[in-house]
Amino acid sequence: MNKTLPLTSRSLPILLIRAREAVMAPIRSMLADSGLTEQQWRVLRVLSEYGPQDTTDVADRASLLLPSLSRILRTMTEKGLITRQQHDGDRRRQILMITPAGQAVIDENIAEAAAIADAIKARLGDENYEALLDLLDLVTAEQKSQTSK
Amino acid sequence: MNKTLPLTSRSLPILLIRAREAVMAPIRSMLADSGLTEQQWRVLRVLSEYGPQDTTDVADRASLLLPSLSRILRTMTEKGLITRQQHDGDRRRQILMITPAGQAVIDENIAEAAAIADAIKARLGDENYEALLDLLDLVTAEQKSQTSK
DNA sequence: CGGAATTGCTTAATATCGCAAGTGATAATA
DNA sequence: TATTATCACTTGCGATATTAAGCAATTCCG
Repeated sequence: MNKTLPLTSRSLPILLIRAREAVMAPIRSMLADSGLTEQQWRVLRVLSEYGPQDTTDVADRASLLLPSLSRILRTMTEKGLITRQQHDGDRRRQILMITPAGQAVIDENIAEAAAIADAIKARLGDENYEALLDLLDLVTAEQKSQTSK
Repeated sequence: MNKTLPLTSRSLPILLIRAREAVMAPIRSMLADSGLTEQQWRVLRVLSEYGPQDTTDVADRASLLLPSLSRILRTMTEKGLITRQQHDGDRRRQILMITPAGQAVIDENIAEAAAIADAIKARLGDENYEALLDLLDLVTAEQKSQTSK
């Protein structure tokens, strides 16, 4: 009954922040050379991986809130990284697609990005790495099923 | 030699974001009732857990960058949640400490916060939960040792 | 001792986050 | 078919993130 919080050193939210920070540091420094933010990079990757899709799909896949994404897309459109089209049947919706310039940015960074990912994987060990991904999925999935009414 | 990126659905940075988002949602809604942001909550917890300490220590322990923390502290001082004192020997430094009002905010929320943490732990299972914390530590530690030259 | 780093923190600038509200368009339904 | 939801964004706002400067206090060293 006497509730106590876990020490901050064993707090899941804090450890998630730290891990993310650690993982992103080299990626951010890579992207800085291309003038990209990590969010813009995520949008490019999602568009490249899943092809043309609407804003809501991109938001889900890149884990961005629609209001944030809305502004990010404006910037990326100005930079010529993506294009937007009205959806045929539904004028509320717009279809996003990556431009050749956008794909070029991915191509420029893909080798280094893959190397960074491999390095982390190597440091953790393949088993640990996969286990971590699965556990993170589990956290998200469980939480989702609770939230989704 | 032909480098490819992992699918975004198996990308560590993206899964970290999603997990964090899932874990924080209920915590944020709890804190909103007390008029706190999650960062302010982290600062309070660190001050409560480690006692009076300087700004840099708080930044490290709460995983906040100094520029961000600088503003957060100003707000928290205005709210009466913390106090600041000049360090005795080093006038560049200031010592932060939690006020009774700040501690009261922690006390008000501690039960619910612990319950939220327990719920996540229960959903994952104790073993998975501990394994996840350990793996996250590993990510951070390994990355640190790489960065710390 | 005294100028050159370094340290501890703040300010500035730009971008994103998270919530709430607004807008136009489409779907649902009485 | 005239509402009444919903949906797909977009805008506004307050707060934080990240990088780069700036400043004052300390420490290093020649």
